[in-house]
Amino acid sequence: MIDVKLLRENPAPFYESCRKRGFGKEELDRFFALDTTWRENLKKINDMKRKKNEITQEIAKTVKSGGNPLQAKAGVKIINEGIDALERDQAVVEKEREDVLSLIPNLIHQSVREGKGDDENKFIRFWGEARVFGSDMDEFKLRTEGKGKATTIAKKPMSHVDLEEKLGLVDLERAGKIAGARFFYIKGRLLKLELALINYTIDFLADRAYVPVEPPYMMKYDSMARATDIETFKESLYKIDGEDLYLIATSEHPIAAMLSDEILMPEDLPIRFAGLSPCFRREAGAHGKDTKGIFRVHQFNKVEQFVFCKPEDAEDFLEELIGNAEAIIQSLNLPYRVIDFCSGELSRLNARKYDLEVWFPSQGKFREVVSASNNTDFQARSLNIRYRTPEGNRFIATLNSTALALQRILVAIMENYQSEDGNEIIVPEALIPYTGFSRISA
RNA sequence: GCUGGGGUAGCCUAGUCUGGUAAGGCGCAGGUCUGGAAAGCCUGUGCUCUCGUAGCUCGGGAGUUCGAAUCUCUCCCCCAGCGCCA
Repeated sequence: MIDVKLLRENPAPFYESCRKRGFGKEELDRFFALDTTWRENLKKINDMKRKKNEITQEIAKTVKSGGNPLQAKAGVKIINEGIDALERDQAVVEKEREDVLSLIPNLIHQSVREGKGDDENKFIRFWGEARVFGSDMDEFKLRTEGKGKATTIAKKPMSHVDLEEKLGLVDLERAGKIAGARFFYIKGRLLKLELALINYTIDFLADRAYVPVEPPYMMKYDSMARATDIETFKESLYKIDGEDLYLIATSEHPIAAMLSDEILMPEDLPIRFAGLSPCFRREAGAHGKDTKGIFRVHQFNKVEQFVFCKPEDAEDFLEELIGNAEAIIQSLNLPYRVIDFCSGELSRLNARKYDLEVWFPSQGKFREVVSASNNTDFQARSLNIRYRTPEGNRFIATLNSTALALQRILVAIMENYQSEDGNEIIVPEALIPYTGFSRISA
């Protein structure tokens, strides 16, 4: 939620921010109209309540001194009727006002480039050495602005779908039989590799003061709505039948909501978490995209970084988060690029967002494996998470970033680490202490 | 799931039976004092706004009443015991 007081005092930046996002100014105009009505009604209601409180006090005195306040009681009843009527109006106005308010996106960070589509995202840097098939070289150069390092390969590696089938590591067909499309069984050493990745990443973050946490996998509507963007929420979540519970789409949400309605001590900040959980997503808008394999699925595991900090430290922590994610991907020796999202591509909560995209040689593309967001105090305001300062309680800032999206990284490893003949997968060196083996073959 | 006990401000606690508009302590901030500090003393310390002799606030919501922390209903959560259980 945005800061209503700030919006009233200084609307220009909000109009500017909405314009850059491609978000209509009508919503802002509508908010101001509703807000004015709402405040006028509030004043009327408060005035009537004050009158009522005064009379009620007098009744108390009259009763104490043995009198009979019949007339005063009748007066209060009339005022109550007036209050009821106004409050009924106000409830309608208030609901509409809040609905509009919830649609207004966060103020974007001033460094964010103005743009519409993903072509306008800002390329930041490339790391590693990619294996690029000849005809994919143009795409590679375009996406790295000529700064990417690559070796040309004569033959594309097998797609992860073919490879995992050949090596018996994933059973998609039977998962389809019992659960439908976009589900999987992961088997054998591929599961061991996943567990190794989890342990490796949790250790990595724990060493950097991130507290490992496994959150609830389900949340109540209210907490979910406060932790996320209500619009995305409807499309992407699974609901438990007959219960007020939704399966989480990322551990970001239960971790963010963990401190809701709390007031933190400044000396406790920053608070860092490394969350581990499965993520459940309906992928409703993704028909036809990545239909095979385990790249885009309804259920996947993820290690997530989450930070609660003072608003003035938020940008530094965004760098810390993307830095951690890069260090992890670098230690796996996967070539990647980092992009800084343009204004039109940010979610409603984001002030700023980086993505980290790994090169997938069989797809001939960079694909997202990490998303690091600075939500400033927007998410914390909806969740009512504050910290104490001598000048009063202030909303904190929240940031989140993927540390490791397990299924996608398994795909990235399968594509970047398969032997030339496609008969085995080499285990990245950093993981061998965790797997206890160095190769996966049929 | 059952029975009982609970949920009051950043924290701790009184008030609930018997309805009259949240008392006190700790912590924190400011003041006083001091060479400086501690202690003591004074003031402030839930939220909102149009800053008032204002409105709201006792886990959430609804109800009864002129008036609800207090009575009624309902939901959520915590603790203890019992039951069930990987």
